[in-house]
Amino acid sequence: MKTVKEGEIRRREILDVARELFVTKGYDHTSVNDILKIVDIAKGTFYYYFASKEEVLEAIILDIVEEGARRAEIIVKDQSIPLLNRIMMAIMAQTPEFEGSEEIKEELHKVENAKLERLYLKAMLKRMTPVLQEPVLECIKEGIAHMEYPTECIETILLLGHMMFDCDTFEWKMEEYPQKIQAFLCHAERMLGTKEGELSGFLQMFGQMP
Amino acid sequence: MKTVKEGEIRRREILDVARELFVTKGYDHTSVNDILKIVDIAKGTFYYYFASKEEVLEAIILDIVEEGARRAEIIVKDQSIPLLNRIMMAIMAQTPEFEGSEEIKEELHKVENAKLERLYLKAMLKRMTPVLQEPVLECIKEGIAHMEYPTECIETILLLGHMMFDCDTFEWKMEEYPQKIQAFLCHAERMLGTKEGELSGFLQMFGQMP
DNA sequence: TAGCAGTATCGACCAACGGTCGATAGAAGC
DNA sequence: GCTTCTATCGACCGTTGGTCGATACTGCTA
Repeated sequence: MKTVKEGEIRRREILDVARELFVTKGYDHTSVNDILKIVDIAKGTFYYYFASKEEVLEAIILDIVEEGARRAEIIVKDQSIPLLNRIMMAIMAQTPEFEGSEEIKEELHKVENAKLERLYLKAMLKRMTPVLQEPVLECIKEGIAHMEYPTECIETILLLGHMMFDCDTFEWKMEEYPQKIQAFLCHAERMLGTKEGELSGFLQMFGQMP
Repeated sequence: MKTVKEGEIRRREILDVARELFVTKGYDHTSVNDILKIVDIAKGTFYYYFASKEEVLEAIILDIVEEGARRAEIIVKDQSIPLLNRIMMAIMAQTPEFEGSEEIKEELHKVENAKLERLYLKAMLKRMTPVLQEPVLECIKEGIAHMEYPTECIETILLLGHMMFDCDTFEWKMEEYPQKIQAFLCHAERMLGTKEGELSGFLQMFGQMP
């Protein structure tokens, strides 16, 4: 039997199902057939919309990055929040965990997903660095922060935030997190060249961690 | 025809060939058959020594990490080098590029190798953090460095060094490198809490970069 | 030297995978 | 009712990672 749908809708269906599967089972361990079964289409249909399994992965990553960047852009524009806070909040808003289910949170960063991770990180850094450029420069102008390499500082803090809290790089235990977060904030302060302790209030923002 | 070799020798043969292939072609794009052809053994032999292709990958990563750690341990013990320099040299000695052919250097960090990368990073951090613990604590005692979170500082600088210079995370152009290295050194100084410019002499150590 | 035991080797075989392609059903326009 | 175009189908393909029973080689014992 054949059910016909408008192109963009089918595409989204495939993307949504694939995203769920890639994230929960891992990219490698999700077969095209797995996706096919759930979306309930034939192989030909899948390859009518995407040239390869990898192309689907790339499209999904662009989606995720774009969602994060949009959250960040809203935060950065919000004049009601102190400037430095906006920057840190925008960085933290990248953590895809902030929305979405708890299972995703747990499964997202296994070794199986290394490829997804890697592509995500590259795309996120590219997209986000310009977003944070302006507020950081303003921080410097206002004397809240002092640094010689603003672009690199943003890149570094974004990278650190991701590696430390999104990907379980260090395999920390639950009880180590408070200390690790404080260390992260301390390092961020030093790199940004803010007053000492300026960022310490962000500790609570992390809430309960993975 | 059947050529019999002692177990450990066969194992090493497989490991060496696999390492070369994984690094140049990528883990995903290297088939077990590729390895078989070069080592000139049958499939059964391969699976006699390793339970899976992935187990080979893990063994290779342990090798690479161990090599780096040994280089670091030698450097750290070398009293003829100033303390702070030893620390930075040990970190830089992790870059597998420092030895091995140029082709490897170019191919090592493509997206295809995300899995290798990811496993490497985790293992390297675990192995290297204790190695640097002692000299960093000594730095603090001697007043060369000032920090509240020495362990986390080591972890962070190791991570940054790897992500920035080993994996092409940011996709920098050739001409951007000097600036990026200076920024890295500046951030390391600030995190370690050394005198400003203390590490700037390391710029030249990076030599020509990928 | 004959026999034996243990180990290293072999390659045919398997299910599952990502991907291809020609056939065709359904909707839209004339 | 005919044509056109697009979305859909599923049989098929080569390759992959992995299994397994058969067997050749080695070193030991009698």
